[in-house]
Amino acid sequence: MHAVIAIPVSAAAAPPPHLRKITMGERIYAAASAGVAWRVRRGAVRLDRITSAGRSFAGLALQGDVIGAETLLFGQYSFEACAIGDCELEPWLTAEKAPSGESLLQTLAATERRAADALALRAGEAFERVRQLCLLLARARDDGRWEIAIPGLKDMAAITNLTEATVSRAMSRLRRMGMLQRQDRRRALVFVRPEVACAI
Amino acid sequence: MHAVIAIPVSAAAAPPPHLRKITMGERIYAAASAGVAWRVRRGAVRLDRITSAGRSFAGLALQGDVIGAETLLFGQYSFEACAIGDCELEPWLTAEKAPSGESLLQTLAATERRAADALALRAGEAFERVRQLCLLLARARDDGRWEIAIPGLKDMAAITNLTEATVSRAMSRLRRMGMLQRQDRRRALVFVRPEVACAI
DNA sequence: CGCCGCGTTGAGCCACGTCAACATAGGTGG
DNA sequence: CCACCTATGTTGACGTGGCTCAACGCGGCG
Repeated sequence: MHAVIAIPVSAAAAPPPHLRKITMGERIYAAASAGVAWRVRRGAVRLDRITSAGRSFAGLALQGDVIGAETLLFGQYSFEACAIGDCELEPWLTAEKAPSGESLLQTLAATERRAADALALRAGEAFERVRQLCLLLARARDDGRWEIAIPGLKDMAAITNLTEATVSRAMSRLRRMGMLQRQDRRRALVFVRPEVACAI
Repeated sequence: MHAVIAIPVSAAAAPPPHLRKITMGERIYAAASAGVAWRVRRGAVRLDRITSAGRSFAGLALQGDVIGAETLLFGQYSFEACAIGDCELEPWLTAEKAPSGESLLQTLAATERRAADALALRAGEAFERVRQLCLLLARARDDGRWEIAIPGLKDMAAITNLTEATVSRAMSRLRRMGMLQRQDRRRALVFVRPEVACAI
């Protein structure tokens, strides 16, 4: 697992690997660890978000896709990557980390995080999905409270992969529990009580 | 709904808008139409993939996220975008479409497509989800048949948000139906009969 | 050999989908 | 202003698809 021989830091950081072959089931990199970005030449990779609650599926990468691009920005991986099939990986954009692409890199990282959020909204119990969606849509106001503009039930149902009836029931329960306080009916602003909402 | 006054095409196409305010429920752009990329300054946006079977949720964009970046590459939007809340949009990367960012743009577009694929794997009936996952993992071989390296049930269950038992039942059914032919047991190569698989 | 991880299959049950009835708001036309 | 219509949200009753739990077969490994 660990390096057998002690290598000077400069030497260890210098030689970027040029091709990696991974066997099915093997972990490619761990979340929050350092490394380079990779392009998947062959195989399939599963990305997972690691939280205190455990790991949850956060993305899929197939042939041609790039994984770990966020490391070029943050210096560490946001997700964990595991090979779902035998893989060949090649380093991606190691040297020519063009400063003109900074904005694009940020956008790429944000897109992947948002995709992971959306995936998470389709796992777990119905009530929890709707609750998480509300928290995702909430914004802090000037007075310190949070508010959300509730979308239509159709949209919430499509996002969470539930039915409108189930979403409506979950919203009613959130209101009964005091997490949501209706401000005005229909496409209205609704308050989120932080002390309740923050107990994620 | 329609333009009240007829505007010359050159005039209509010339001035890139500098800020767009969208009201909840309004469509921002249609799939396969032309336009610019946008950054969401405020609000929430729902992305949908438009297929012959209808529209299906394909992504979420919140404050700070970029939508429609693929139009810089392909000249048209891949998804449809609708405002889930009142939005403010500003054009993104219209002028300085740096050629050095070409690779990054392609990666960004691919990432969004893959995220939409992953989301689709968590909607619909269990059997169909597993079937679509198999098709996604399948690769064409030299002899014209398709093959897939089946991941573990744990992985397939995590991706589709089903249980191992349900995935196993779906895989058995695929085998009984002749779509999959087991090549060798356990982490094995399995053949996909194209004539069956292509009847998506 | 015993053990463990993985896949498979059955039985029962429950969370959610389905269907329906109704309430309310908004829009439109008179 | 009201009458009417439609879209949307709410809630109840009921059925079911998939989860839970469990047993079992199989292969790999110490």
